[in-house]
Amino acid sequence: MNDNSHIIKYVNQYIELTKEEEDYFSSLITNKSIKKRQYIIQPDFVAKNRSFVLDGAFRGYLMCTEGKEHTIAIAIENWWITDYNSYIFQQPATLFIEAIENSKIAQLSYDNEQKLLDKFPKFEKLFRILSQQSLASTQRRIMSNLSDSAEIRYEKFIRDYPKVVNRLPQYIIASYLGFTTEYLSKIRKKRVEA
Amino acid sequence: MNDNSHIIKYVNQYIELTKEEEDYFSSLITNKSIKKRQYIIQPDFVAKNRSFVLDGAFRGYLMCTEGKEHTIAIAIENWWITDYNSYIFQQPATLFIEAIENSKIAQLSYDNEQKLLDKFPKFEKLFRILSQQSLASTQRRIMSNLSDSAEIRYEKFIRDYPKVVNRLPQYIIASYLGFTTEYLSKIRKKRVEA
DNA sequence: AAAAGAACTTGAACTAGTTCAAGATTTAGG
DNA sequence: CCTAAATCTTGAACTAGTTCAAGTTCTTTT
Repeated sequence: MNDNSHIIKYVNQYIELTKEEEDYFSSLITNKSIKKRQYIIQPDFVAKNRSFVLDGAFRGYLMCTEGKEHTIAIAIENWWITDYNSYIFQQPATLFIEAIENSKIAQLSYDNEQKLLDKFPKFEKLFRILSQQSLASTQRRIMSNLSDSAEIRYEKFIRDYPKVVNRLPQYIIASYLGFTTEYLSKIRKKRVEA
Repeated sequence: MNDNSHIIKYVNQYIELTKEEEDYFSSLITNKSIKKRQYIIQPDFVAKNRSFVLDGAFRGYLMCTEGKEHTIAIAIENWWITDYNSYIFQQPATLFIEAIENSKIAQLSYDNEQKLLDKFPKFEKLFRILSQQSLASTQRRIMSNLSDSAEIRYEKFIRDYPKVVNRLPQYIIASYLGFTTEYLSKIRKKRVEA
């Protein structure tokens, strides 16, 4: 049965909801189970949803012309994930968004989000805060990419996301940090030796 | 006299304001003239304001330990600029934000923003939309940084910001794109020859 | 219009990180 | 428990982009 108490509790950290608001929000949410390696968003299709991870892990990646994968976003429990360029402007996606583990998500569709915002403008605040926080962390990521060496970016990643490091295969971490899996292998070897 | 019609018109593109809302918003905005090379935000001080560029150009940059500058953000007319990590969480800044030209800005302080949002929650929507759009473009920037060569990043920059290219000194463009001014010089030479 | 300061260019030597290829290890599924 | 698939490792050759240093050009100020 779909009891949305987990995501409702999460939302209540940002805005206090009345019972009516909770119920309406709940009615707009769709719960899904996603198997490992399954995609929830693919290039050329419009990202219809933003997804809140209840359990499991996802990544968003770009497949470049030479066939290399570049991980743009990762998400574990209590993170949202989507192709924002696609979702916000309702244009075709460029990212693949793939489950890295068997996962459970709560999805909010673009149309339902509009309904929600129209009916209860209080939710504007939720999405304002969420996107401001994402913006701040994305800006920190750009800073690190521009000014830190591969080794330091990896150190910071371990420090900032200790829970994520051991759950993700290393080729995903490497492609998130902007270098190759071979190079990360060398960095790790060096760390162990030191 | 401070006539805020320009920024008010800008805001009205996103949310329709009543006269009362316009006046209140207007009362919370401070207009300033900033000379070229003057700073509006410096590391270790909390970013008290977000600034809307009425006229001129700014950049936000990081000074790394080896003394190199990394441009994180640029802004011309009708763009907002601040150190978001500092502003949103009201913690010490890490960026310098510097006027690249003699400029005019309209500033909204963090405290005034809270007042504004409390009194007229309609403004939640404005800041939600603005930060979502910034988030989308920041995500595009990360994609390009991870998957494109220096040359292609420069081509895309020219294509996406044609008005900016000729206004900024090339060392700023290079540091925004993540390479050296010497290398950009070589890229430009190659383009002219081709 | 001279002088000083910013910004840009050029080339040669260098290095952080890539590429490729082959083997070793771990994980998942039936 | 066995097999196939996925992931990780290692080393040698390579390259995109850096560094440094010196000279040139453009801008600003007086």
